[in-house]
Amino acid sequence: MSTMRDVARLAQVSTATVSRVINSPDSVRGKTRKKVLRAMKMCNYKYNALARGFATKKSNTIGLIIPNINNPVFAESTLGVQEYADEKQIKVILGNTSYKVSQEESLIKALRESQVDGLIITTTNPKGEIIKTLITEKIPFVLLFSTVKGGPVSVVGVDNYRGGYIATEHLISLGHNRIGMIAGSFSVTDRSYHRWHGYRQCLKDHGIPYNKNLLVQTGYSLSGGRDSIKQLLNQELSPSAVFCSNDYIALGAIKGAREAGLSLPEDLSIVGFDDMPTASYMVPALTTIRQPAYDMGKRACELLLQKMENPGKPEQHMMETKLVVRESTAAPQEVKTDKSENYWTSSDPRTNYIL
Amino acid sequence: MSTMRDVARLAQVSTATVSRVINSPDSVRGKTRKKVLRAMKMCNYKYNALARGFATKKSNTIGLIIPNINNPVFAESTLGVQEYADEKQIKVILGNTSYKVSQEESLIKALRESQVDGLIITTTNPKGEIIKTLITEKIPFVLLFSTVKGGPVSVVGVDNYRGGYIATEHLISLGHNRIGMIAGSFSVTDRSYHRWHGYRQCLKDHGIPYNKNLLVQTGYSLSGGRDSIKQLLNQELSPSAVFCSNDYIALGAIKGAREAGLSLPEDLSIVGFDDMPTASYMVPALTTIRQPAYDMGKRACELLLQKMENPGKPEQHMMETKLVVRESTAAPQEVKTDKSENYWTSSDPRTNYIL
DNA sequence: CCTCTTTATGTAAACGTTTACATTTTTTAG
DNA sequence: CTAAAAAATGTAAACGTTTACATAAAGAGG
Repeated sequence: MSTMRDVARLAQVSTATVSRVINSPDSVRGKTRKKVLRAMKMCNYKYNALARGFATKKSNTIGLIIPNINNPVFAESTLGVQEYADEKQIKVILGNTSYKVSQEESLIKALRESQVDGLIITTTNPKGEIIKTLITEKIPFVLLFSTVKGGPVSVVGVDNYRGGYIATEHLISLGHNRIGMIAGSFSVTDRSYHRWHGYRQCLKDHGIPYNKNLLVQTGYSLSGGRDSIKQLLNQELSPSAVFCSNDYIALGAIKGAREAGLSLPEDLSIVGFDDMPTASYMVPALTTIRQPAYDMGKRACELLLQKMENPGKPEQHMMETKLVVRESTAAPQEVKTDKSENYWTSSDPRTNYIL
Repeated sequence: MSTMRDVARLAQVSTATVSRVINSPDSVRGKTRKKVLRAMKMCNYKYNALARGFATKKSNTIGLIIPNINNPVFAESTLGVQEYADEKQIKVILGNTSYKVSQEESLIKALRESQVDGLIITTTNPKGEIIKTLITEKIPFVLLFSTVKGGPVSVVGVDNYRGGYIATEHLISLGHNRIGMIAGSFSVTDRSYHRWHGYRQCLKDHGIPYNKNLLVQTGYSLSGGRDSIKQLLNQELSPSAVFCSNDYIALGAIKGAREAGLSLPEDLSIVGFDDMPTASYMVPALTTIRQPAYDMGKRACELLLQKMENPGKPEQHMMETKLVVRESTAAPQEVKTDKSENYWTSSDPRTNYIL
């Protein structure tokens, strides 16, 4: 491999000039520029960005940390940051934590050693030491899908509380009053915790008593949703509607419900959260709370790059969340408006399925 | 930020010794090692992997190029390479081509400039110049999901021809004889081209005449599948079964078919290709040709690292493909063969659902 | 206690750029 | 045509490691 020195020698100029034709071509006379360009061709010169990074202390690389690339919503946000980064000639190193804090930690360490210029983190550990360290050491970073609203960190997120609230409200407006929730484990991430808060508050605001048996926490996986719905359905008073704290879980839940013999949305309404790309392709098409994952990724990247140039104040970008009604929700079969009637004594033949 | 020199000064040793306690601790006496370690703590030393990469000409980074991270099968394979790389302390830079050759080209260029130690490419351009260049310039790389079977390149793939064949054979064995195919555009990738070949040969081997109107090529997207199925269904003699060249397209096709008023699998059988993680969660659960995407990613990474150490001969790893029968395929309603019996007169209670 | 071997440490160049500063060349204008 | 200003180019140090080689220290055997 030839270096700048080789090119310089061949073109009979200094390495500085070669560097200049690469980085600021206008600052060198047309004649010499051509000479250099020709020499570069001749010795098949390949630019070494790593050496540049070393010299300038900028790697033009950022790290992107997500819990699980298999969750379509993270794939979508990843695409957002990627495409923006690409536009700006920034490379992105991807890391998967599998929702493990230790993994998140070691990834951040490795990425910092690699001298990434910044970090975009969909964290599993929002209050953790890790983040604090990043702050005190002044590493540019932004938290994606973050729940933190104030504070000294840059963030792009969504109001999860509100999302949970409007999801629940939708269900209530349809006439449901036994509304369950399948949440990703609160100990793993606090996104679903906030969504649960919204859910709970909405119930309260509508005079529906909260029943803790109607909440189940599970892993952020397809099978998590599938197992959990069965657990919910096995209760004596099973829910007529369930809010799942993400679409991926909802997909599992729908599968589980069908396996239990229910047909949706007649026997059970499901609302998800995310609006992943396939949500409208599901059967039934999923009613969900949309968060603009692609744009969020893009925004996060934009914010980060800007922050890298010019640290400035931390910025919080809270994106709009909105209810997308599709086919997975409907009015419950028997609306129990007045308290006199007992839901479970209903003679609906479908109750057979609930076992 | 403190450097090795700072540490060395503080510990009153040479930088070489500091380097040694990091890279081969056993080669330095316990006493000095401790001294150095203490000094590292004291000045909060952070290792600079970029400088190391510069000095050693190894970045400990590989590039992973895929067409579209949103396709779950690529996400899954990405996870495979990631986790293996992680184990070996290798960072992976991810690039999306959106199935554009030009993008693939520029990504490869950028990654090479960044001095990645190797490349894993799910290419959109299998015979292209790009690959040839990589060979002549001796860049370690492996092609993932590649169709090339022989030749001078390392590869992990699957026999796409055979996959297409067994998918079609399944449909034929069910009694179908008007079998369509929705293929990803042949000009974009040749994976679906090979699958189509298998499909076509299978038809031929079973005495079913090939009808070119039953093939539609489309984009590798959900909407591609959805639009294409409608096109197929609008024909005078529409197919009773369709082979989709991947699950992502199949998901779109199922949606389209439902929108056209069909119920699956009674009115139309669909078989996909990939077995993406959500395939068994779809409704109907997708019958498909499984390729072990995670393992393929892992294998590709393993192969690459090994190749990086020791170039050696190119290796071809062809993984097993297998038919996974689920719910999206069934016998056609009226069997077109001359056999006297008509399927749809069967008293199978399931037909109740077909409305 | 001395020599020989082994083990631990130090020295200094190298990796391929960038860049502040110095120097040369070109341009401008009188 | 010349001096001053402006533009182009050159010089050389710096970035933070690694590593071949040289040197010094420690251990072994007599």
